[in-house]
Amino acid sequence: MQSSHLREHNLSTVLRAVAGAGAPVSRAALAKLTGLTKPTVSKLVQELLEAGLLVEGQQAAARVSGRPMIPLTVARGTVLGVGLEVAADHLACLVTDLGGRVLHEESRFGAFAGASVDEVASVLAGLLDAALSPRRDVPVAGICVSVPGRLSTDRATVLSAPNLAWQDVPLVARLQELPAFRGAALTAGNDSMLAARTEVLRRPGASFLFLHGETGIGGAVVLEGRILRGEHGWAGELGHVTITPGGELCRCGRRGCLEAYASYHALRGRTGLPEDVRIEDLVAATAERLQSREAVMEMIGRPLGVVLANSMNVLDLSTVVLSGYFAPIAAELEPVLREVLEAHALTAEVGPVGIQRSAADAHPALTGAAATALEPIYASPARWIDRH
Amino acid sequence: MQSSHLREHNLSTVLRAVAGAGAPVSRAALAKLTGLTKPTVSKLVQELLEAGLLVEGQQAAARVSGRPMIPLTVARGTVLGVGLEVAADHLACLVTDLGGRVLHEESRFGAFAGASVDEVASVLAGLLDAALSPRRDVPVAGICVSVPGRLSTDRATVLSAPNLAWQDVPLVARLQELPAFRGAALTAGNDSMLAARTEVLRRPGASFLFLHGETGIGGAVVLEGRILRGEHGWAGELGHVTITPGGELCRCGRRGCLEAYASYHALRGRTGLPEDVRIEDLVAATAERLQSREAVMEMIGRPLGVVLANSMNVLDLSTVVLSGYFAPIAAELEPVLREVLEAHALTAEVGPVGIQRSAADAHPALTGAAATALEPIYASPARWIDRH
DNA sequence: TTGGTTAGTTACCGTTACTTACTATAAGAG
DNA sequence: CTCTTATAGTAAGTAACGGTAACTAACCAA
Repeated sequence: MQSSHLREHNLSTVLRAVAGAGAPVSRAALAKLTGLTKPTVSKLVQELLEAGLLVEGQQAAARVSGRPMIPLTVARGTVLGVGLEVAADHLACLVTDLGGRVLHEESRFGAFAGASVDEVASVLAGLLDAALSPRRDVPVAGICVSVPGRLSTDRATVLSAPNLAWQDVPLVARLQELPAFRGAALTAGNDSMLAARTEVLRRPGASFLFLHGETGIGGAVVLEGRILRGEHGWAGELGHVTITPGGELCRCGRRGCLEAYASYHALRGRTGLPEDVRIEDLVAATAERLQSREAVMEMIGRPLGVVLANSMNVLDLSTVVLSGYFAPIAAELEPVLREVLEAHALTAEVGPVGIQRSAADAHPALTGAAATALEPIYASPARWIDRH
Repeated sequence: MQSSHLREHNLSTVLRAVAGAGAPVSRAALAKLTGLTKPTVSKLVQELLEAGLLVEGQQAAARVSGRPMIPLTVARGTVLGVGLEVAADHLACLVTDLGGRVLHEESRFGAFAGASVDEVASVLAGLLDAALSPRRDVPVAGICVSVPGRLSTDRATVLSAPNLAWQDVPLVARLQELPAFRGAALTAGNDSMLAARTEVLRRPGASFLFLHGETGIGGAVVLEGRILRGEHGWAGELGHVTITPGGELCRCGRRGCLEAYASYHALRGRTGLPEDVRIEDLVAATAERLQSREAVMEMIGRPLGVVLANSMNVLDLSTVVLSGYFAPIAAELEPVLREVLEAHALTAEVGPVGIQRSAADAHPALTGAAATALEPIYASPARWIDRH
């Protein structure tokens, strides 16, 4: 490792510390947070200020004795991160600045299940143009597209996205052909993993199992604030964990997957309700069929609990976060989940299992996508500075 | 990060590169391996030579034209790593040098299931004394004790070790009271995780799921050569993944654990054979009962395969390594495992699932323990040098 | 002997962060 | 109003680190 890497590392540390602090911080506070010395922090901050990644605020009155601090914040509107989202019922675009503040958000609703890549790509290009045209002079760090399906290892091709009826679709290549995307750093990402990233923004450094309901069932494994990718980038695919070998046929072609039992998709299939029924109504309808809400929670919660407990045992985690359509029914689901987890999770031996609801966010995957687009700046600020 | 950390990091990189090379290497080769420049490598090597962590060999004849290299190897016999092993039927001690070469190995066989900590501790102290007394002048990097059970997060207390009938045993504290252990850097470790570490020595940087049979069933999760610890250090506990909710009672008190179906312990319980029967004989006896060897493999392989497939899906791994008593029957088990894995593992979509047998090692946990004891030197050579 | 090739060293340089000491600006005590 | 104390931030000099360029060392082949 070279000395220049040291600088890169420390710039990154300082930038992340400012972003993660929540409130404006002083150079002195950063020194304490990062373990670096005051003069070093001053120099690093200077560099980040000149690059426009940080800004100094007005010197506020000191609450305690001593010289008042010069508050530092992540820059507003000097760099943009763009998140795009592809879902069966909508496409969306979100533009944020480095601090995650929303500058622009637009959704286009419609039936995109079965739509061709080109249709989707052209709508996304339109959304992107509308978002960026009033901001032509502001550099874009990157663009990340959330996709409800499994991606190739290079994150360029959608291998399968059952909700969209997509298979082996070269999404990134198609987008890059369009003028709107020309020259941009473009990646795609799995919606569950991107939603997990949004959750990480709310719980920096935490470890948890993330369960995300979005028609099917997805998830993510978060270890100390880092989302596990795995060999192909498919880690956390909880929906295709086997519940019953040789059991019900799943959309993926396998048998006995969790998704075939405990997903919105599976419930809807049994009730025959329309495709866009709200999860609350779906649960209510199922409850009517089973003659009690508890029975619904049992039906969903038992298999879900076993999968969660088993995954938690393998990973040695003690917290699970429920997101997507599991969030609204999290409170009702909790008793069943807790019973199963207490019975099967090793972590129950040393303390209560954490069953938490995802921090509210209308479009977690979209937010996560924008954050992912900005990640290169946080990871290596010096490289970004050199190129601008 | 401070500049001294840079030196520490690079020293560590060079030391690991020499150790991992397998054969003696030149400074020039190290420069290529590590990405550092020749002068830098020379300086770092100089430091490691002076500390006695590396040694220069005889300048061998060059096989190609040019100046012959000065071969560098990890030092023999200047630093020691001690591994201890506690098992139901034996206690053992292994002393290696920094390169992992065995300098001393001794086992004491006996029935230690149900033995008190003090009994075990005093035998271990005897083994340790016998191992180290002829080497009083050589510094010991550390001592690591392998335990067949679950440890507390600080790795000092054995929370439960069913084979030993231990529960909440403060092993490390007890050992440290004995003069033999005075002043040594002492830790304990789970046997499966330590066995996995031995496997990592053979497959540097690999990712795999490690399944370890040792009376019960243990395991480990290895991600790019690093063993996942998890929140409490219990990651990879495959034996207590639930196969059948409400199923057979497991030794751990839960119901339906994999261990209750597919372990040596479970098989032995059904056949009524003595406690120390060889796995081969146990399988043969069970085969007689079921009237075919295939039936035995089905019985063990089905639940095992489902757990492996599910774990691999959550972690997105594509290789599983069979160790312990699963190693001798790996070839026979493979067809069943492969069938289940092909049916349920996502990774099967992009390539064959790797089912491998652990690289042969009589006492993998013991070897791993000694390697773990040496780890601090590899991780921060400068700190070691400063203190010696 | 000479040129080619690879290994390793030397001397010097630029970068990085640290140390020490300083200035700046406030609150509170007397 | 002044002095003390506390906190924020800066300036100048230093030490440590790795890189660069050019060198020497040791071998082979012709």
